[in-house]
Amino acid sequence: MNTSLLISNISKHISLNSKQMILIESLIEERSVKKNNYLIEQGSVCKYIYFVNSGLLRAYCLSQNGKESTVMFAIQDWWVTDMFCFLNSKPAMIQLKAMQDSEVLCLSKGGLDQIFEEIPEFNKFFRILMQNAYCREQLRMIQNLTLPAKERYENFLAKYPVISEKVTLKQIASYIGVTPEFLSTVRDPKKQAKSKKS
Amino acid sequence: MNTSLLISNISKHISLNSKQMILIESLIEERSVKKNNYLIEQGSVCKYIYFVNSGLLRAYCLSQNGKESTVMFAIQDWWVTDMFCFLNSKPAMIQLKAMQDSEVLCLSKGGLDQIFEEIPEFNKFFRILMQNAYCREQLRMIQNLTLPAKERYENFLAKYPVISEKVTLKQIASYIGVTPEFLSTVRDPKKQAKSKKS
DNA sequence: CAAAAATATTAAGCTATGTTAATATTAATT
DNA sequence: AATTAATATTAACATAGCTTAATATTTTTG
Repeated sequence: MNTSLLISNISKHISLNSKQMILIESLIEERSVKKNNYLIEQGSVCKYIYFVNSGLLRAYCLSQNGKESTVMFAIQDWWVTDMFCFLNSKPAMIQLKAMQDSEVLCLSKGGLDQIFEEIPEFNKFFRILMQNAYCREQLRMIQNLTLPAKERYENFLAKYPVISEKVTLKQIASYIGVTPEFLSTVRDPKKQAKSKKS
Repeated sequence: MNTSLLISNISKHISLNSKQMILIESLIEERSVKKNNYLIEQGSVCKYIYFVNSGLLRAYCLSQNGKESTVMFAIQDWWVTDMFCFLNSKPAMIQLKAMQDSEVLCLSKGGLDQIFEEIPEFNKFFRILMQNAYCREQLRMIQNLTLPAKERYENFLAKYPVISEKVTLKQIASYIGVTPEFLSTVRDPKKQAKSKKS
């Protein structure tokens, strides 16, 4: 099991001794997801939080009319789940789908609780993770309330350059909250130097 | 200094001994804000996180064109600040204004850091605070992306009944991201049984 | 490599929401 | 209580963004 990236991710904020690393590793499962397969499906209980070792995931909400709204993307070194439903063991509100073949590490709610109990400093790590997530989401909210679509798009490109070159325009549109047709008309054609490599 | 509400707020998630309580109290300042006065002003460094003992605060972002976007309201028992700027000691992106005469407890960044050091369990408390804030903001984001203004308004009334009866329609409009004129035309007139008491 | 599928572009017409401005109502101030 | 200021309502007109659909382009698949 490849936990080196995970350990270094955690070690950015707290220091772990080898016993603690071993505990964490014992509670984690490795999983591969093929492109277009799901890690979380709307309606089924959200049991895991995922750490991305490689690949690309997209979390999105599916409305009754079939419209998709992207909640977040996740690439290497990111944590992702339907946080509310994971923490409360509820049916997921989102789909989490692999956009490319991906490798993830899975941690269950019970596993996380056990880590909190046995490694109290992990609360600090998770606090920082949640602080960052909250601040990110709040900034996004402000921008959605104050900026027109074109600027939201440009901000997205500037903030997530790596993700931008891996996802489709349609998916960016659904993240910033407009239709792909509309985004296509407003974005500056000069900036379309996109040649996708997968 | 009235810290009873604060202590019970913290004690919902972690248990504090009296030494710890005294430490926290030593790092906190009490402050009264008169209606229409500011606790945070856009551009000046955001030094404190506030816990509301009484009253009503509103955090909002002011655009260059003078448009206001409400980031959050805060009533008794809530924590509020410009989280990103507070955590990073940056100039605030928001204004935090008292909508009624209010009593708050102020905790500086240095004070918070000291609490984290001396009461490691406080990381757990703050983790939970951040988890809740993140989940709330994410749900708001999803609703903004998927629901029309009228439903966003009704969800606001349902989710924040106490706040709803204390703030103006204009302020709710700026929270859900529409103009007050438009909200006025779309909301169901039956539901306007609002008789404000301050 | 060709065919099929997905994505992106373009355009016409439509709708939700914004703007401005005038009036009515409610709350704050003297 | 009267005056002033803020908020809410209403309406006419303007616009950002949506819908549908047709076409072009790129990517995926057999």
